[in-house]
Amino acid sequence: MTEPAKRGRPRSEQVGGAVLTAALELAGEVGIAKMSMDELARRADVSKATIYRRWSSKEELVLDALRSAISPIDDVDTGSLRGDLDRFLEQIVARFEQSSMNDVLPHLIEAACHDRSIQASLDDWVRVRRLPLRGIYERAAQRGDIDADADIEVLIDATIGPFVYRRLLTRQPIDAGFASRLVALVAPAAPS
Amino acid sequence: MTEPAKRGRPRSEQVGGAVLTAALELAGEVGIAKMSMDELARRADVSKATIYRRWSSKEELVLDALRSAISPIDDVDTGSLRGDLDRFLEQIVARFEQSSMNDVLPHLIEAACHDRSIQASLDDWVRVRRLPLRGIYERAAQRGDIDADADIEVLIDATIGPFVYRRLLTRQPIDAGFASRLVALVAPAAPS
Amino acid sequence: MTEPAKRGRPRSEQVGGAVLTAALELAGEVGIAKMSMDELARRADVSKATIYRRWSSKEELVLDALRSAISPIDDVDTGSLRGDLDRFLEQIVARFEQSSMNDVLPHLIEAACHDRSIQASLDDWVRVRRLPLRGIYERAAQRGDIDADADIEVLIDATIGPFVYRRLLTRQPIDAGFASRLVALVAPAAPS
Amino acid sequence: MTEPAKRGRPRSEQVGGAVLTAALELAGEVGIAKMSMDELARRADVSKATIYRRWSSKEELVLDALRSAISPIDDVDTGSLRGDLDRFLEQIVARFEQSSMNDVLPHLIEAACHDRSIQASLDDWVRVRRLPLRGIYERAAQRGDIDADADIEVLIDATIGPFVYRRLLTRQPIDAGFASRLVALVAPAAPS
DNA sequence: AGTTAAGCGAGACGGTACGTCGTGTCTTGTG
DNA sequence: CACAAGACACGACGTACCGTCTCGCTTAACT
Repeated sequence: MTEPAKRGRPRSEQVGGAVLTAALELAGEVGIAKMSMDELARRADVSKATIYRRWSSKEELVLDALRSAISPIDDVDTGSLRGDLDRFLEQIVARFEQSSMNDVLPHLIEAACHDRSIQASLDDWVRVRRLPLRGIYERAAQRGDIDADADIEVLIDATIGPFVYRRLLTRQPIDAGFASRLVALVAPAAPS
Repeated sequence: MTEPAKRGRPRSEQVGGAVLTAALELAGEVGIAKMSMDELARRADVSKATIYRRWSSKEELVLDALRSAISPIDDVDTGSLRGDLDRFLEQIVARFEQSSMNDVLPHLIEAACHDRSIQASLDDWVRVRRLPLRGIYERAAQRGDIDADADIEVLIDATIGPFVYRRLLTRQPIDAGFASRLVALVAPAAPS
Repeated sequence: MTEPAKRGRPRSEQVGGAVLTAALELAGEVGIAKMSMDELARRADVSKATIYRRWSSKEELVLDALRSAISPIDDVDTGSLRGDLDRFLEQIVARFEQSSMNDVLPHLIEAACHDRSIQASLDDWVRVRRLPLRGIYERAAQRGDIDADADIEVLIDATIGPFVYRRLLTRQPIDAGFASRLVALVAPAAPS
Repeated sequence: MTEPAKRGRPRSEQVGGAVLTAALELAGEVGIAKMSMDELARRADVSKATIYRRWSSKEELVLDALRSAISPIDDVDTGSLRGDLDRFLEQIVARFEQSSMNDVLPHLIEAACHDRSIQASLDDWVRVRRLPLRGIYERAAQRGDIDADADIEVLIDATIGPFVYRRLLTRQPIDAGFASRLVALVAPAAPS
């Protein structure tokens, strides 16, 4: 057994969830910056000491709340670049439409500027979204749907970038219509 | 006379600039939220009272600092979409390379989530970058360089989005090479 | 059987002593107020729960620790006031020289100000020292070594008080020399 | 001028007094150990930061409150040991009867065990009481009221010790009667 | 030239939240 | 059952920051 032989009272299973839930709720109401740990503890019906026993700082906590909202994106080969992209972006749109994650992404980005571990977590989030897309474009290159010597990294940037841009800066709607118009740009060669 | 007959010692001209500069520098280093007014006063070699005499709150100050850092992008008709885009992106790259505003961007986005006036300032920043680009694509549409019924807003998103994405999330380099590869995607029909 | 039919694991006999010893040691080092129950448990190599199973509070425990440190003073009639006092003060000096109780005395006094049961324990300590001395002076009065109508309580105060004073406030040495010089004052009538 | 050229807003004169007063009041009610700095700040209508700006710790504060309560004891030569002692002890009794200082003496003693600066302050308190007494006994030795080679330090201990003992340990009344009975012991040779 | 109103640096102040620590209770697994 | 380990609720600690305030000094414009 590699188990470290659990001793002492085990950590309550309810605490984790209660705190993360309350954190998302409270952060949504007053903003992450103005979220008070005392108020958070009160809402989650938990003591501050218990919170700090599990998370070393407010940022760590928020980070964890966010991590819990990251769901992977699956990559299925539909046989065509167009189909693959449609499928992928459909999922991206769904992720952006559910608000839980997105309100905190800005904060996560901000925190990552000065905290290596948060930066690592953010990199995870980025990778989860880039990876399947790389697969899609590699298959497309093999098929001949796109130039064999196209810069796939730039293609990926051009595909995801506009979503991030809309979410963070223009706050324009991110929906199926936007996705399809974007696909028309990136994969213009509609099969006849 | 609209002047209210100024009396007493006039406000120092250096104070305003020193504070705004220090604010940008400090906000870039530690973030808007963690920027302390005491530290700011120390850096700008100014007293806190003097700061609050001019700006009613930290938010107001940050807002003003940001406004001062936004430099306009000029739009000159080069006669071709390709040329216009090259020219425009060259300036965008330059803006991203010079750190003043960009270091604060992550913090600005976060702050905008919960502060309307900062959001307005952020919108300004966005508008300054979108406006000339809209002109470029409208001219291109008139010329016939792009489809007349193309969705220009989406084109703009697809042009600027990748830069923002690289800056905030992937931290990959933003340079002339990236810009040119991106142009190849958005304006693929290079006129022979 | 008056025993309530003990079931389960019997209480370890070592625990009680270990805790009381550690309590005296720790209280002597950092004071009763700053003595932490966690640290105490660590020193005594005992769990906090075990401590609280036996003592209802920190105060109760300290109280008990103190009680265990009070050793009685025996009173033997040597036939003369001078002899009795010499004998008595010899023991007092010995008690003050051994550190166990004395390091805690300052803390005990402080705690007694606001805790009735600690006050009671302190009264015990005081009584143990006063009682034999009262016997000594009563015998001396019967013998005629001192005035028959002398105020014995004040005599006792005058005998013990200086020791306490040196211990707590002046930190001057408490030894046989001090004791003998004191006796010369209180029982000046050296038998010819 | 050796003055350090006062700059900035001067410290409020009311704060010091308000805090010290509230501290003595609160300490008297719940005890020094259980005196909460938050509550103290509330009572004195002062912010916690202001308190900690002036006193580095709770002990320093209490110490200062005590120091403010130490009033010197004047030593006037009445011409006889008996008269000098009566006069001196009258003042001692008065000091012990006014509660301000005495409720805190126990805590002061306790704190002095682990804090050099508090110990120094306690030494001051002790010196203020010993010094005039030493003068009294030296004059008495010169007059011949007491043995020329008597140990004056021990005499002082025997004079003050009983007061301290009563105050801290027996809690018996400290009044003129006690003082006079004590004088009868220490200065028994009443001049006819 | 003297007065006056405002700007300014310094720093004290009332609040509010922080992250830590200590007490006494509790909940596990092991003897 | 007792016990070790340690999580937990509660509450105080001492610190940091914000926005306000009060000083003494400086700087022009107005008398």
